[in-house]
Amino acid sequence: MSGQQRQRVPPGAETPGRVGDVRRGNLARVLTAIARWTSEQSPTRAQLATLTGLTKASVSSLVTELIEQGLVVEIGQHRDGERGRPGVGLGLDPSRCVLGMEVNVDYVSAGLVNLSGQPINHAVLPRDNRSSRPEEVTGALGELITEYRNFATNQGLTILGGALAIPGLVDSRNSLVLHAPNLGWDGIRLGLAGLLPDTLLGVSLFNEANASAVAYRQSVPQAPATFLFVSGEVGIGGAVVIDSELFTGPHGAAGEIGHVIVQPGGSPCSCGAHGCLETMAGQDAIYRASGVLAPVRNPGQPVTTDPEPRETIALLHAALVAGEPQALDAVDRAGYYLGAAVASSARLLDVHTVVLGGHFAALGQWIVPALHRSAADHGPASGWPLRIILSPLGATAALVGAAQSVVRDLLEHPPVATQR
Amino acid sequence: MSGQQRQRVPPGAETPGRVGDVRRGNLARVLTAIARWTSEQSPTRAQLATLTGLTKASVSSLVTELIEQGLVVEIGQHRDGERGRPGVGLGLDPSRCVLGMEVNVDYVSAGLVNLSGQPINHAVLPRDNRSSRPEEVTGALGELITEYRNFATNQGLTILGGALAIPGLVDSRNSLVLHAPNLGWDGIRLGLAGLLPDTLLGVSLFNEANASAVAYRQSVPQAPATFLFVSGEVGIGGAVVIDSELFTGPHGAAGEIGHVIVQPGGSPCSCGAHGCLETMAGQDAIYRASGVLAPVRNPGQPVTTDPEPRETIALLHAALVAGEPQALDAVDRAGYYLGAAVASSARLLDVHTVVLGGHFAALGQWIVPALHRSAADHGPASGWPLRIILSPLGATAALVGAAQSVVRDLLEHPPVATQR
DNA sequence: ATCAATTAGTTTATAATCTGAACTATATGG
DNA sequence: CCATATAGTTCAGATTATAAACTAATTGAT
Repeated sequence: MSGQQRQRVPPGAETPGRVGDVRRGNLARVLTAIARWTSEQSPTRAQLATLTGLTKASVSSLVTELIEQGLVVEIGQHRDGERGRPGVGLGLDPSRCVLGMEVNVDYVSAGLVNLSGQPINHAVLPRDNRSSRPEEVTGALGELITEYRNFATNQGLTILGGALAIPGLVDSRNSLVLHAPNLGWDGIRLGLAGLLPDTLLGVSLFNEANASAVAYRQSVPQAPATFLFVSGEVGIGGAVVIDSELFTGPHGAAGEIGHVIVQPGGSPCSCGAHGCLETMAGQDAIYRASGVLAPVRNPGQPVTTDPEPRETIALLHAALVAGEPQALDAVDRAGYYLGAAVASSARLLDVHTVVLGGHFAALGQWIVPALHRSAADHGPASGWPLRIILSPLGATAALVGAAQSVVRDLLEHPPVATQR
Repeated sequence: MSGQQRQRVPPGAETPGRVGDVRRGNLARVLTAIARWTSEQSPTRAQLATLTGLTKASVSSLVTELIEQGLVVEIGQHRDGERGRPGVGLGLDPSRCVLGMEVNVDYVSAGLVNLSGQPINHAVLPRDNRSSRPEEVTGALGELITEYRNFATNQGLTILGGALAIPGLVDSRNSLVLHAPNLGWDGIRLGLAGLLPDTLLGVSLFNEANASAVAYRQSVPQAPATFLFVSGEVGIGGAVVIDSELFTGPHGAAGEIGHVIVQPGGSPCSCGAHGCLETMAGQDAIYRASGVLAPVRNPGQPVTTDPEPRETIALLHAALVAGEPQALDAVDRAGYYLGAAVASSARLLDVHTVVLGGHFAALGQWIVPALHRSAADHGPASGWPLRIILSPLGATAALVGAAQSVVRDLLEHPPVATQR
């Protein structure tokens, strides 16, 4: 037998470059060019040709395929008052969307995001997930999903896939929650496949801080391309965006700024280390230092009942507005340590901008002065313009960002039709 | 006029995917497959076909081109005692090489590295570069280069390009030294192009810690693919390697672990910040704490003459061997703070292995216990197997690594012959 | 109204490059 | 000396981008 099939690929081998890969790459180029188009008028084939460097002929062929796949639609004629034949505007199909979801400590949320990354709608469902088993939570999600599927059907929308953000370490590939201390989930495989059956993309899992960072980058027009995102939730989450790309590290756990050491040999953190940022600037630390919660309980001490999470935030906020010195001091102190961790991280990662999200964004006006003071103390004397920005996005950031991640992945890796 | 040239590409546009790109990619695939081949026997075309997933026909064609380019050579026949026609072994052309160089505080060094990444020879020339102007140093380099060019001519070697490592921040693209405090160079364009005229690749510039990390990864067989490299030179340099790839950050300055804050509001660092790792574990800090150098001079105090750098190291080493408590304490303390910074960085970057180079490697047996203690104090309680390794490479690491970087870039982006 | 000028988009021949099958080359072992 | 086996080459076929020619649609001047 002298037949020569494609070789059986041994483990660790690479995928070869075939001629067809060029098309896949160019499909993605055209698609992302359409997605990133900023001007008012939607782009024409000719404009895409100049932008991508491909010829008009190639763009025509590629666009035809994208239209057949239902990713792109023609949007009427172009008229700029110029001479010549008017072009046909092209845009991402507005009827395709992705369902974003978030499970956090005290709520579950969901919403639809279209291929342009814009949220269509969303809802937040208060729910205490701290003591819930995963199946209960996915059950609650299931109800939300049914609502959104009905909405989609009514509006003529097609849901291509889903995305779930959770506050913890995840293994996206395998829908595995590695470690979510605030939900009490550890090494849990979520049954996500069943949540959105019969969709092209299935359901992907994301870390909450990463998803929020993506949402910031995609939703805020003046967002920088490179920044460190710090999210104050129950813990302190973080994410690193470099050139609009998430840096998730070799195992997907990069950006965990909450466990940067700000006091070697300091107080014990819930993670087991000592002197982590979280012990100085975490929600609990701020609450207790500000007198909103009782100080740390010792084993022997009688247990006092703490207020509900939502109320606690309101209490702290009220104290700050009232100018109570203990609260102001607590936040100032947290900001100073946060600044040290941020300075360390920013220099280590070579990043010049920090975006504060979650509760840190809410504490903005009180925490930012300390942050700036700290950044000045802990940054190089010259040539270090550390910018500190507050994220304007609220609690829906994570679900929107998770969905946007899925959309972006689809646009960068469009399904290839011509494949036997 | 209806002619249709390739469109003029507007700024910010992408390069399109042409059919020819596939070949470029596959040339690189075959080349790196040859380079990474580990077994005794050199690979044959057939083996490369199975490994890369390409067909024998494609591999034949690609190998022919690589041989024409002088990157690959045939190395006699294969005989494994098996049946069938014996294959022809393929290897990287052993007569091609790259000249690696390093300028450090108290020496200049150079050496040749072949396409397999193996050093052919090297030499270190003691020289105090602290007070030298760049032209003087490049002059001294020029003399070394002449020697190596003669050597290459005599041995029938072709020098394809050069690589220079320096202890400081560089802009590789533009041969620009942004900030090298220990050499006193700031914003200096080195005239590197003239150093190796008429070479295919010219001369590239690298950061010393990055280059040393590359050398570790390429030269030590059991080296992990992902690690944080910490280099104790006059300052504390660092580098991040993820999946065998340098992570240099958006501006090329990532990995600067020397300026991670280990004591918020601590003593001032030469960089202008307060509480940097360098102030606690830098060479100077260790020397002064161990009593080998006089304590920090205050402005009014009379200046005492400190010994030469080389002697100081010897003094410290002697004190440690003699078991002098002050020296042991100083190193232990430095190790503890180093451990805190390393723990922070490792968690932020999601890295599980740390490699110590430069003086830290030399202090190994005295500093590692404190490092382990500190890592235990500052890492999560479970599931965090931080490995600490000492680099066995000496002062030639940086020049070798710089050259290896250039070689690797050549192998991953081989020049395409069929281009009009 | 008509036509030149201009721009958008399509058609078609050509070139690059990988694949797959057939073929040649060279070894081992009975 | 021949069956078997493996290495490597040759060549037709499939994809896909390019370049040039062509068709389509619009503006503005005559």
